Amino acid sequence: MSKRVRVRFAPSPTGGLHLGGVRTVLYNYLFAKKHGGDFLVRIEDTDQSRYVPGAEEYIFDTLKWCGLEPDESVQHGGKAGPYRQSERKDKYREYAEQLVKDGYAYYAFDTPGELEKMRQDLKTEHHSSSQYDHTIRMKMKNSLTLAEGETEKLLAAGTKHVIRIKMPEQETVSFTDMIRGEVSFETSLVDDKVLLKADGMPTYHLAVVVDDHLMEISHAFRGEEWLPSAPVHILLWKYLFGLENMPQWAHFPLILGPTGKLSKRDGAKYGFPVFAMNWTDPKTGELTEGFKEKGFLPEAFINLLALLGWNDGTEQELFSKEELVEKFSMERVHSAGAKFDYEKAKWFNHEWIKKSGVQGLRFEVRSLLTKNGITVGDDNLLDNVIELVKDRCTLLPDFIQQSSFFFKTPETWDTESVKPKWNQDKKNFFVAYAEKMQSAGEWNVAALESSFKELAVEKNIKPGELQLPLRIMLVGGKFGPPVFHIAELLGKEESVRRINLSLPLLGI
RNA sequence: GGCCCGUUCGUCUAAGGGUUAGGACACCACCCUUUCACGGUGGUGAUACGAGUUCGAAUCUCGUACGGGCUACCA
Repeated sequence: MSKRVRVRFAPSPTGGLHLGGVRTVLYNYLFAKKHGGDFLVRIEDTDQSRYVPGAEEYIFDTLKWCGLEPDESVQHGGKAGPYRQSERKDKYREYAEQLVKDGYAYYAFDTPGELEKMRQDLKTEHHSSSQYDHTIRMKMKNSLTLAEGETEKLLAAGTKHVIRIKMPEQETVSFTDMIRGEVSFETSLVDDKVLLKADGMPTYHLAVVVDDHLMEISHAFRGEEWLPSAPVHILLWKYLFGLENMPQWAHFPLILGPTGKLSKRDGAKYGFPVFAMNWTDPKTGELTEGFKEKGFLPEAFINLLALLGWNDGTEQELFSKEELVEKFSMERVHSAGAKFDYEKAKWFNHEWIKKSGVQGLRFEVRSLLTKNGITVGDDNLLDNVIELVKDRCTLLPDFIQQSSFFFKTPETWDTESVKPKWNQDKKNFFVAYAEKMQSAGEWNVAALESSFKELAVEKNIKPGELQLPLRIMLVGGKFGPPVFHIAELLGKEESVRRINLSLPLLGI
């Protein structure tokens, strides 16, 4: 069994991609790369009523931002296409009919109204299940119950119908999940799932099996929410292509919000993003914020996602994509769901900002500042500023407050922080210090600091009491890196100018 | 309700029969710093419960409780 590793991410384009989705992509990608295999993306758009314009493009934009590009997809091409199920529509019917022919499925002509009635009746009977299963299928209108020749007649007349799988009455279906080990189900408890819908499109159950076969998928990974329908897929593999050709399965643990499976609502309610990037619902115009726009680095995003349900067994927590590819293993993926913790997510981002070199941050910081009306100029100053302030930035937008004042003279000064302790002596000090700066030969942190302290001693004022006023004059507020570092980068002219500009505002 | 999956500090997790049950986030204290952070040191804090197997169980088995998922002509 040395089949080439081929895995797939199979989203349905119905909206933004959330944390769980991206993590599924990530684990697929890591597994494929680790084993030198292929990672494909297949668009599962068999439900036309749920089609959302822009959603497919959004998925690819997200993968690109994350650096998890597929080897084969609608956008990347490949030999196993088309990669959009709606374009593969004609492939599915023959498999469904083959199943009918072999006695593993049947035609069903029940109308939605009849199904509804069946469910109502069963409910009032206070039976446990309201499923279309072996206990009731002989009471419904299908090719199992119709008189000889009746089915053919209906079919020939073009009657709306679906094809349902005929679940065995007494069988135990089991398979080995790479994460959970052996999992088994009693077929008598599973309903006769629809395989082919009345509109001729396959349901997920048929499509996933047929396409995984046609695309030669070796390992099928998906979220835990699919576990209950696995027996249907196992049976389909057995009937159609043989169990020996079936991919190996792994069902990933769910990513949980404060209450249950993480949802878009959780994000809005608790104030953290759940989508990878901003998503605007084309129908309602509602915007859901993304990690990207919130100020996360893709490296951090991937890192935090990888650790939500997996670890390498050591105490290492910071991994680059390359390290993840090297160290990832399905055996170390957890079976229990993981609750998402936004505080920890921010910690990852902070670590990655600190870890990142200036060149990796330059573009983002520049565009952020520009967007906020700051003219940045050449890379030289920008690079120095980034190097100086990045340790105090958790999210990218933190760079705005931490560095705007390097490029733009403050418009307002927080004089209230200084005024209560302000006096004539201090004012004299700054007049003198500005003059001293003006004539300074050396312009660096050490020189600035020592001349500041010397002058303070000379004027008999504690240097500590003068630092906050200096900061306010240069920065405008109580923030930013150490003052002398600020003055150094600001340069002589600008530093002196800001002192002279703000000094009168303090009065006396 | 039925079926399936799961259960170690508040959160993410390590420890696959023998450890004072380790680390990280968050929190608290102290140090550094008379901006705010970063950083450093220390601290609070967990094996859901009950049986069993075993000389020995967080680790294996069973039961209970709790949590989650699924139960559509949606994926």
